[in-house]
Amino acid sequence: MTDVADSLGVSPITVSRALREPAKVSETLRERVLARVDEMGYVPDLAARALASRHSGVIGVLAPALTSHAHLGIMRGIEERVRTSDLRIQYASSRYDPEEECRQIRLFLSQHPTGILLSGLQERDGIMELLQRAPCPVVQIVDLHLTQSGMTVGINHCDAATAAVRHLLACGYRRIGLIGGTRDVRSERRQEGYCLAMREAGLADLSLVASEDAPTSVQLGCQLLQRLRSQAPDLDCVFCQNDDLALGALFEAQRLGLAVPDLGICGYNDLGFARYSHPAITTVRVPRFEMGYRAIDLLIRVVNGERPPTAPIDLGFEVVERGTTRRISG
Amino acid sequence: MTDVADSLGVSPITVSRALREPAKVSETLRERVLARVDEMGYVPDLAARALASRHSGVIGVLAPALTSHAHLGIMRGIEERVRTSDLRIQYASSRYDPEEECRQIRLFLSQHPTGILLSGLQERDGIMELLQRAPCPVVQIVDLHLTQSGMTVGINHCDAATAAVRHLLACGYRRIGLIGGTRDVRSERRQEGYCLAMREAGLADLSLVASEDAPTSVQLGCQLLQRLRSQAPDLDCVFCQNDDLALGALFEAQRLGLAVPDLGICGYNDLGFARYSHPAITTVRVPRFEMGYRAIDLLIRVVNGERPPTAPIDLGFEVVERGTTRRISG
DNA sequence: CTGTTAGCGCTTTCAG
DNA sequence: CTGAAAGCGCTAACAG
Repeated sequence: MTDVADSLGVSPITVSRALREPAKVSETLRERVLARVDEMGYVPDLAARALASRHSGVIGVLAPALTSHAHLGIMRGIEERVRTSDLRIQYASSRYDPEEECRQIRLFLSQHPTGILLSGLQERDGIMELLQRAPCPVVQIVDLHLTQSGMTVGINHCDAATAAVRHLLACGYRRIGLIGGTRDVRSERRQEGYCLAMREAGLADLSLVASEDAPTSVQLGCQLLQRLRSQAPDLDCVFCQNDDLALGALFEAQRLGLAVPDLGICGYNDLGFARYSHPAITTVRVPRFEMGYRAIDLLIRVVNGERPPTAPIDLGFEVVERGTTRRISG
Repeated sequence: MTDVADSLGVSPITVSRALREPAKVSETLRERVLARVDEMGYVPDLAARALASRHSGVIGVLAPALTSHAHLGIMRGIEERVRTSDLRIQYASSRYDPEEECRQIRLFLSQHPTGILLSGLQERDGIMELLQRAPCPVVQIVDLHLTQSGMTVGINHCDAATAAVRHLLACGYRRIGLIGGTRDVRSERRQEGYCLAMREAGLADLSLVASEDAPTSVQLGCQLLQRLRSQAPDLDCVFCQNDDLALGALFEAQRLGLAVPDLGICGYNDLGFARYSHPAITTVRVPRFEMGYRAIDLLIRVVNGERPPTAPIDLGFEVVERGTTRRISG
């Protein structure tokens, strides 16, 4: 930078300003500076900038798993919103481990992040204080329930699951099973919602639940449908914690010669393929893209001085009725 | 850091060393330092560290799309390898735009990256010189063909496609169509491979190709099978640029009442679900996880002073025969 | 609109 | 094994 400044006979700060705050430098000078910058192939040093300005331009995003389908939708929203800003994202994964979560947040904090986005936090003790003292805005993508603090975006997964199961009950299913993969805050809440609706109907039964500590996948859906049928041979419907499980259950049902929707299948998330399978999968639409988009948007607004909202942002859900469940009869 | 040092009556450099190079500090002193660091809640400033040491601990990863299924597998490998190192990853997407690619590489370069990983580079002019002068190792995940430079990991997509289509021909299919989404270097090469095999068999026909500038998806697979059948009513097999397209084609075929594998369907990548659909999808296994893992591994080794390999690393592929294609008759 | 001064928090280099 | 001096490249704050 000094080289550029010297070669132009101006001071470094002018070059710095021409690059970052064009409005504060006269037009002619600015053009000369920018031209020379190009010519000399000068590349600003972001570490130095971060050190001097305590502002790295990096938003840290932490999620239990980066490579899950659930995170993929959120990530699309994040990338879309961040694209038109000059911020960069640094993703990290906690692999469902609260200790690791803590470590990663500390790591973010070491970098003067411009903002932090936490998805599905597990809240090991002490973590909230850490975040309270964070020198940057923090937004969480969460399950919305009573005890919220800070800025949050999300939906109420418990309500969503309850709504879905009530719908299945209205379709006439009675022995409704639940299958799921690795637990996190959100899937726990969905299970709660399922139990609630089943208890409400007087149909709760532990043998109707099967889960495995593994990422959800089509494969797992196949396996868990099998397991559920051996636990509960009179099973007449499966509520799946995710659409890929539902797809697996669908394939397995077809393989076993079970007629769908006599055996009902309901997914969760409304991933892209759910609408296009044969038959199409009944599911709960969750606005994952919007979650990512809104969360980053919120972060950017607050960084730019807007007043943070006081209430959690509820993005809502919708039960989408398709071919893997019977139509409501009455 | 100064606070920690003062409170212990040592110099800051000792604290710095205790943290980074434990071997260079006496054990008792090191322990006292680490204890005090914990106690005072000291968090190192990575920007300052990066500035002073010209080494940020960040590996930049650039891909055409971060949220594609193809990248997901690579990302899993990346995350797995990086997990046990103290490096962090910063992902960026070029959205298939060579200009953007260039911008993002510049952005990485501004950050004293420890390494750069480029997946499916498009090579706008000038980009190779930029990389040649990069002050850090650069690894590319690429389609392997003749003109390679620098460290590369990948497979030969053209060969893979050719092998797959030859297999389909051996199964007795003749009117084999191709469907695909947004083009990038790798999918172009697969198309080449397809054309090669079809020409070789004297069966090439432009009406057998359908693609759309959109991310591959189940939905797109449905649409493109329809389009292909209107372009070529006597179609007897589809080679799909990706497994999600294949899944879409499978669903669409079922919807239309077409018998599979009388209509053959072949995917690409061997995504997780391909083996578990009904029928299971014939596809080409591509070691995406290994690509990410090996690429980062290579980067880490070179950073640690190992000699870079001179030849590209070919991870190979495998045609996996399953239920959506007929068995080879002769 | 432009420049001067000072220093961000850490590490490198060179001495002890 | 520990320390002192110097500076990484940039920007904030203030002055002109």
